[in-house]
Amino acid sequence: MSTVATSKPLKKKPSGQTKKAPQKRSAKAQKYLVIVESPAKAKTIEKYLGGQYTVRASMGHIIDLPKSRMAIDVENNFEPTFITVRGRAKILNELLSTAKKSDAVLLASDNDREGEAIAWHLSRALSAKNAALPISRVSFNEITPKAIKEAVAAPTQIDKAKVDAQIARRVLDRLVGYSISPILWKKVKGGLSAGRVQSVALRLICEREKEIEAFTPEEYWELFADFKMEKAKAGAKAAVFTAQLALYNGEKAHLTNEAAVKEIIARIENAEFTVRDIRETQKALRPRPPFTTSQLQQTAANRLGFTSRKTMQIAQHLYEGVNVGASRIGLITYMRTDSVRISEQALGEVRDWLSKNYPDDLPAAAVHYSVGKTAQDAHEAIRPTYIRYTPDTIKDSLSRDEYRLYSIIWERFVASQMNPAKTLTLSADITCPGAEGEPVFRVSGTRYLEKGWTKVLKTLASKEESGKIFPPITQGVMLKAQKFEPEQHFTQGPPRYTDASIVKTLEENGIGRPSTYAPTISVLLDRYYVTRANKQLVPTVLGRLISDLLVEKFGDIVNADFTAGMETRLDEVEGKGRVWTDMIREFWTPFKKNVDDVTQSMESYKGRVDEPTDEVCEKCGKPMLKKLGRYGYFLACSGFPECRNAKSLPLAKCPQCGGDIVARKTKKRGKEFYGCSNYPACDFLTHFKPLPSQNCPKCGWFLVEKYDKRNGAHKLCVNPACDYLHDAEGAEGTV
DNA sequence: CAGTGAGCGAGCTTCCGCTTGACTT
Repeated sequence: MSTVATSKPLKKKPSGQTKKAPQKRSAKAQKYLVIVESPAKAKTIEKYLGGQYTVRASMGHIIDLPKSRMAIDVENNFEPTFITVRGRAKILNELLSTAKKSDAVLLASDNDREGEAIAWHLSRALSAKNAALPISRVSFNEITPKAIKEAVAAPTQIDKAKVDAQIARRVLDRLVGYSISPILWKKVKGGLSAGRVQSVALRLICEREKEIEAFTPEEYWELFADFKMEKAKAGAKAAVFTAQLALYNGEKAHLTNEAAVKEIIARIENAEFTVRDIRETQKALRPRPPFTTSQLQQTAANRLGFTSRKTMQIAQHLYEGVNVGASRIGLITYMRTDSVRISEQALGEVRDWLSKNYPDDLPAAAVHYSVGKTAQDAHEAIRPTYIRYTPDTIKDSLSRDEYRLYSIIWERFVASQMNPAKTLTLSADITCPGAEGEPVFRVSGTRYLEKGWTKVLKTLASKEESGKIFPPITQGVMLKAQKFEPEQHFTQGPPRYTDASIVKTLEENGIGRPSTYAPTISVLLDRYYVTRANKQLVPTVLGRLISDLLVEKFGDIVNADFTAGMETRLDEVEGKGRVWTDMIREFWTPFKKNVDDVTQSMESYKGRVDEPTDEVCEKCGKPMLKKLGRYGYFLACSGFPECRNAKSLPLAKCPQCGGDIVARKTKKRGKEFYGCSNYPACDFLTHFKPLPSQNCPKCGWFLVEKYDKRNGAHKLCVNPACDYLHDAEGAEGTV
């Protein structure tokens, strides 16, 4: 494998001119090298442009700041040192040698800030080798033959102001990250990190945890009543339905204890009820816009239980191409985008498809969704590339997860171009005229008048949308309460963040980009700042320490407003002639002083994240500490370094030999499992995570936590031969 | 789907944002 995009032998050589030397300009067609970012894109564009054009991919940034040092000369007007990124020299050299064989180069990296910088770096590298080579910039926001041909016909120059804005962004992030992280190494622990994006994400998660801890649940009750119509119409079945107490004493019912509920029941137990008024409301439900990256990750997390990382991996696969029958087809457009824009060509195709399949639900004109104000809009929304590949027609070519992800992308896009749905909601008040406090019960039902866009939903169809049925009652009908059903509840604290909600919050605050949402979550997990439990992001002791510390010392940076301020200044650099180094200096001067002050004055937190345990060292009798090492948490003797005893955290007792059950990772995929510490003498093993000190009342083996979509998190006996909580009962044993 | 298995600590790390493969057991 030596070339970037020509490794497939299938590709046909365009006939004629490719081998000829570029000497004779006049008669011969010019040969162009077009450079884009993604290899999949390169393939498509080469197909659209034909033989004069060779299209290659840069695979993102190939020139950047070195990883190993700051590389910004703060004394010398913040001069950055750019190098060829480690491992990317091969790509650059191939681009250089292809350029040599071309008459001109068209830089077609993405039409956004980062893309402009990629073009600029490439242009400098290419000119350094061949100053005479004509280089220009082309940009397009959608990969359609028309858009590509138009772009290539109208080349422009690199926008240096835009490049400056990117350099400012890059330098700022480097200064922040590489100044604060070393403070953490010095004062807390090696290998830690801080940054403009990750530290805000961590702060959000930690502050939410504090809210949860500060929350005191309050008791409240709901009262339901089963009503029966006293006189059903002749022949009709007497309908029984349930309504909920809505008003009491003329106000929204607010019952805080059982006594209050019983009091009401006593007053109305044998009373006559009547249907007072029935209200009708019609609502139009608009379809949602097609997916952006953030929306895709949120929906895939909520509907399919995917992590952001998993969503992106699968989406990448769908984008790069899947074997459908004999050919390889890129099934979706590019998956990293902040825009809901759709190419006219795709709108035409989907409207054509709808006119054949759902002619009644096709609006008179295509629907255009408004693109977010902060969106850089370099790519279209995420949509299927070919509407005719409905999820069902290609199901056999996809894995289960690919099929499900493709389904939600296809459904969301097609629905977005259909008519609104219309619903009718009926709501009735049921009163008890004589009773003290005049309790009012309410029942409602919703049904579709027109199903509109909901017709194409299968994977995305929601239960609520199927509607609740309104009972066959009319105004003035007399009712009898058959049964009262009070329900006790407690108010819930705010929920922990999940992949879906943290990505949503980051995006709403303009923090991070489509390409970084998933990696940001991963970095918090990698640093052991956060763990994932039942899809929730839970901060660790270490994470909370770091967050508190950063908020205290660098509160003006670990803050959503910091990024917002940065963006306005970058806009000034890009559009109002502001000099990027001035912007950076304004930030750096006070920041650097603070960094020095904190480095000077801050106390050390070393060892403070080691948690005491009840375990006793079997070698020297001292207590053991829970420490964080390179491979995660472990137990170490508090007598270190005199006593060097260390072992894995015991999670349970081995039911086979009485040894410790410890977490292990598979060599191949790093997947966690739980085995006996006496391996290989004892080969006990399970995939389910042991619950802390909980044993099965039936067989004495330990209990584990299992997560599945239907039941959520629930406990289970680890013994496969034991039936404790293995059936339906288990679903109720919420962990 | 099947089958899964080490050593760790005071070790030199880290940022954000573009983009895809991957030294070998």
